[in-house]
Amino acid sequence: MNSIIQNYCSDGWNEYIEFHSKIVQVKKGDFIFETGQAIEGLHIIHAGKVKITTKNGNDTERIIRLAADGDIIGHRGFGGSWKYSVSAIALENTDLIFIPLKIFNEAVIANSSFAYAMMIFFAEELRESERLASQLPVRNMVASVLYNNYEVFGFAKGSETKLSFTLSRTDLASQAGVRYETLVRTLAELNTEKVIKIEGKFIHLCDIEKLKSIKEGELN
Amino acid sequence: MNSIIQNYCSDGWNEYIEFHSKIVQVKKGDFIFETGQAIEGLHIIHAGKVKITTKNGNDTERIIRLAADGDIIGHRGFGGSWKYSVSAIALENTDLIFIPLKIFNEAVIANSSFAYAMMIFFAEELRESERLASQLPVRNMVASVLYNNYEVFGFAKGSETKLSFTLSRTDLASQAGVRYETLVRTLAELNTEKVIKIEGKFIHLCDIEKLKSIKEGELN
DNA sequence: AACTATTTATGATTTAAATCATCTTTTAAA
DNA sequence: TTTAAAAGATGATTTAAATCATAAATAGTT
Repeated sequence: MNSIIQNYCSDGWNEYIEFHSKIVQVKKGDFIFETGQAIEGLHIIHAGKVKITTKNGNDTERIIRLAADGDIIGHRGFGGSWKYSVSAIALENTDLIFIPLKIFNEAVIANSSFAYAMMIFFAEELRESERLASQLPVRNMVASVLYNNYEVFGFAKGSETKLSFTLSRTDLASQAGVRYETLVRTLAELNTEKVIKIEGKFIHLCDIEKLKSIKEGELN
Repeated sequence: MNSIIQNYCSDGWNEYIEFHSKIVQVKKGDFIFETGQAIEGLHIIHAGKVKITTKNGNDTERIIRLAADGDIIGHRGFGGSWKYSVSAIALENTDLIFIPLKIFNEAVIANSSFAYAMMIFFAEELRESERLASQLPVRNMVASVLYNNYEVFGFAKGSETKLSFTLSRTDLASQAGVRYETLVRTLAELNTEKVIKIEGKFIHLCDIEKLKSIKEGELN
C-alpha cells in the first residue's frame, strides 16, 4: 500500500501508526460501518472494493461514492457528533487497515504536512461531491456513473475497454439516482449507439471521449 | 469577526495574517470569484451574504451553498488544479477579508491545531454537501431549502418567524434544484397548510418542526 | 402619477422518468 | 440436472415536474 499516510508522515510516525493499526477483513456484502454508529477510527482499503451509501429520506439508498485500493473511507463523519453520516458496504471480499481515531489525531497534530495533505484530500472529496448536485437528464447521469466506475476500478487486465469490476444494474441505478428499469433502458440505448458494449453482466466502455462529453452535459 | 483563524492560530500568527490580508468590498450581484479562475487566496465574509453556484452541464446554474458573516468561501478549489470549481455571487453589498494563499498555507503548516480545525471544517462541508444527493420530491427539497435559509440567515430582528433575508423565488428554485413555477406552487401549498406564511416577497417559517420533518423525507 | 421593467403567481399542456407487469437469462442450490 | 432464486430486460401506463402561456403585483424611473 502507498497511502497518504505513508507519503506525508515521518518514518517514525509511520511505524507508530502501523503498530496501532489493525487489519479488518470483510466479506462481500458486509457493512464496514453503518450510518449513525460512533466513529472510532479511519479505514484505508488495502485490497478490495467498497460502496458508500446514504439514505434518501425514508426509503431508497443512493451510492454517493465508490472506493478501491488505497482509498480512505469513514472520514465523512469527522467533527460534529463523530457519527457516520453514511454506510460503507463491501462490493467484494475486502481487507482494510483500521487506524484508531486517537492515533490518527496524534499524527495529524504532529505532522503538519500530513494535516495539510488531509485538508487537501477533504477539499478534493468536496469537489467530487459536487457531481451529486448536477441535475442532468438520465442519459448524462448514467454516462457520469460509467465514467466514475472507470476512474475508480479501471479496465480489466488485458482489455482496453472492459470495466474490471461491474456493479449490479441495481447499484448502477442507485449511483445514477434513477430507477433500475430506467438505467437498463439507458444502457441499452448507449449500447445501440456503440458508446458502450453490453456483454451479459459486463460492460465495455468503447468510446470514452463520447462518454465524457455526455457526462459533461451533451444533449441528445 | 471571530473566525476559525482567530480561534486556532496563535496571536502572533493572527497579527501576521491580518497584516497580509486585505478587505474586499463587493456590491449586490457582483461576482466574488468565478468558476475556472485561478485561486489566489481564501475569502472570509466579514459582513454580507453570498451564494455559491455551480453549472449544471450547459445551461442552468444551481445554488449549492449560502454563506453569511464569518463563513469561509473559496476553499472548494483547493488542491488539484487550484481553480475555482464554483462561482460566488454577493446577495447584498458584502465586505470580505481576503487572505493570500501563501499566507494561509504558511499558517496551516505552522499551526497544527489550525490545520486540524481546517480539516474538520472541510469534513463538515462534505457532510453538508450530502444534502445535494438526496433526491426527494419537490416538496421535501423546498422544505430543506427553507430550513437551510433559516440556518444561514436566521430570523429578522424582532420576529419569531420571518426570514431575515429572502432569496428571490428564482434563487430559491435554483437552490432546490427545481423550476421557478414549481417552487412558487410549492410555496403556495406550504402557505395553505400554514407551515409557512407568504407576505409578498417575504417568507415566514411558522412551523419549523413540521418543516424539519418534511425536509427529512416526510411524505404527502 | 404614469410608464417600464422586474418579480411573483397560476392555469393548461407536454414529457421524461417512475411505476406496474411480464418475461428471459443467469446463477446458485438441492 | 432439475428446481429455485436472483439478476437482467422490455413493453404499457401513470405521474410528478417541466414547459408553455399569460396575468397580477411590486418596484424603479422619468
